[in-house]
Amino acid sequence: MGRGRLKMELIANERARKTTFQKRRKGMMKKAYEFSTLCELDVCMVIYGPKQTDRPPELHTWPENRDEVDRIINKYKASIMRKPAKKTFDLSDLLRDRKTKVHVDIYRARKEMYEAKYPTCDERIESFSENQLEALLNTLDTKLESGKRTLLNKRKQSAECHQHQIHYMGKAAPTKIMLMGGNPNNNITGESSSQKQPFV
Amino acid sequence: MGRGRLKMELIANERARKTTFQKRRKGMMKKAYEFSTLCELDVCMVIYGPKQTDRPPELHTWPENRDEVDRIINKYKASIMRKPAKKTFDLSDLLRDRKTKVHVDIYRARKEMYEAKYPTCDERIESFSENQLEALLNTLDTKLESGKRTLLNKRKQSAECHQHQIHYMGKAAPTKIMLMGGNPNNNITGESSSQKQPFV
DNA sequence: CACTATTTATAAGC
DNA sequence: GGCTTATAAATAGTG
Repeated sequence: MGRGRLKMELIANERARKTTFQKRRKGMMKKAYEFSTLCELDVCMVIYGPKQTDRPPELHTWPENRDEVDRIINKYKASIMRKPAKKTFDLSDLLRDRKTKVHVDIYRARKEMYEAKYPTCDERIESFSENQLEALLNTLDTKLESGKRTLLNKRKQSAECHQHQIHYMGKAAPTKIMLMGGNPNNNITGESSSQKQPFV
Repeated sequence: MGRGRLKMELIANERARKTTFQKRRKGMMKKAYEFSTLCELDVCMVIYGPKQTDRPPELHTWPENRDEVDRIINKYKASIMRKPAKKTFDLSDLLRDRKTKVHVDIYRARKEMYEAKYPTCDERIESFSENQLEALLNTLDTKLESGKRTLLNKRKQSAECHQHQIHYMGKAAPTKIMLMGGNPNNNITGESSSQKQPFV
């Protein structure tokens, strides 16, 4: 758009690039707003601005409300957990029926999983300091991602081996997390227990 | 755009709405592509199609590659951990200097945190079944989200109380996760140990 | 679904 | 950096 056609490649001139970034970012935001409004959709967008030498690239989101972004991202994560990654290899049509059955099994297992109540974390976590919490959460985040990757790999492997039978347990065994190490008494405000929030 | 101006509200006519959805979705995707290409950006977009009576709304993403989407989402999560939510209340200007100092402290703590090496999970997790893994991951996901909320609340509280001093430990205490309960021998393929992947 | 009439977005220019 | 303008794109309504 505009006075000239633009080659679809990185804009060399840094100044022009930054200008285009600003203009198009505004455009994207507006489009996202209109889109989600007109069609009543859950839409979210995460944009990292051009790389800067000194600072990390600026973060922009739509909606601006990060809680809303988080909500949609969680929904997304739940969705992909539901569907394994697209398989690039072809499964024999002969296996289709069986495959379908497996998907039903997975659905059931999933349902039970969601219905299951998981035990609450030790309340001592309430008294953790900010930095301890942050460290813990980052650890969990990392482990979580790796775990998901492992899970997808397992699925892929089992599919590749044409072993489409899944023995899922009637009830998912409750998982318990224990937090070890770290001094739970290193509290910032010294009053976190006054405004307890359930950790789970 | 188009022959008439469109009121910025949910399009009542369902057929028209679906048409608009298709058209604009295409447009959004193109814009996202152009945007990220021209400015060399990390951009990702998650779109849930119009609510359907029978099925869950269809998921669309940009980029289509879900791994890429996940990468950007992880980057986003890391970013918001770095910045507490915007405070809607005003902090006294008199506190500005102190506030700055606190931010520096937080930055340092963060750095240490990232540099710290966390212990690896028990390898037995490798032998978990798909459903066990999935249950575990969902548990972690839930706890993680709640934990983040707790963390943000703590920050907000400490800011509200104008208690801007943070005693962060020289070294973040390493966090260890123990998995309890569940039978780790319920393995699908019975050969997961042959293709080990580090869980962390 | 293809086709415009129009509205928008935006590349350059200032 | 922001304002203007010419032009390319997107798309609402139509057949």
